[in-house]
Amino acid sequence: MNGNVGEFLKENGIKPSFQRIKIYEFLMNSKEHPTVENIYNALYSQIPTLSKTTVYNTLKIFMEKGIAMAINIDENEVHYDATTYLHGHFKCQRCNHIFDFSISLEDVTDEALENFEIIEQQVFLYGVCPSCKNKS
Amino acid sequence: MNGNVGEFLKENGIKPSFQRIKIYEFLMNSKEHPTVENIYNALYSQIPTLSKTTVYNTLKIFMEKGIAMAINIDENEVHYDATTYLHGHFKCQRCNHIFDFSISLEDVTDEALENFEIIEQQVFLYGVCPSCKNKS
DNA sequence: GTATCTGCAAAACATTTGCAATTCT
DNA sequence: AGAATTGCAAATGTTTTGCAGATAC
Repeated sequence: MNGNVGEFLKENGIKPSFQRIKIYEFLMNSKEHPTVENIYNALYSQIPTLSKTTVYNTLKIFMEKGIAMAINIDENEVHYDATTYLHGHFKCQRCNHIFDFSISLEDVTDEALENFEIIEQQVFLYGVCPSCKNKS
Repeated sequence: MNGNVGEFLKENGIKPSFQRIKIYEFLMNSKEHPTVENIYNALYSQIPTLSKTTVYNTLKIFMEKGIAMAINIDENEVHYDATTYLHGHFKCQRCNHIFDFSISLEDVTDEALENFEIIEQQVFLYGVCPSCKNKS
């Protein structure tokens, strides 16, 4: 999906409006797991009429269609991610950066869960990242 | 810690007020991972003057002293747990029940994290529990 | 021309804060 | 009395909702 975001949205049943394309492009290219606030601030200069309501609405649609996911790693705000395949998130409690790491489904399931139908999984780790450890 | 909750709070550096004892007892005995609302509603009949502010304050102290933890599995409200050793949480998307399951630290860490200092970990699974699966 | 999409303003809701009253020792 | 605790009322901050205007097909 490196070419046309509009096409990608269509393929996923989403009408590719200007706002939706811009929001998806930003989310896709961001490695920062942006919040609604982050997305709004980043796009405001390009789209001066943008409202946060539209950002909220759009992210909701993306999630319903399975092309984005919410990351509830933060107490206050929800972060969003265009990468929907299984991976873990590490949040540094000093610099607040969120790092991705890989993980497999077998890692997080237990035999006690064999009769449970698992639809989604989230693995969050909290601590201090290497860069912040070196500073102390 | 089956005997005296007041003693347990003292051992953890918390002055055992009536409200604090009642809140900890409720949290400890609950397997439902209650929210602030749940705790408040459950104790209101016993402690008619109780305020939610006190519940918030008390849970904050419990977390600071390491005898309770927040579970951010829900989009809306924070759930609390008196069990602070590592375990995962499964949330049924139909009945909203939260189930515990066991997990080990090696399960959730990746070699890419070897230079990260891990202080806390949360593993959340979402899906359908066996009881709800049978009903469908 | 009708559906959908957008965005403002207000509402909703969980949580936090300021401060005065209460309690405990 | 003095220090900590409690709880009301108001503030805060994120997210949702209602609805009117704009846009797209």
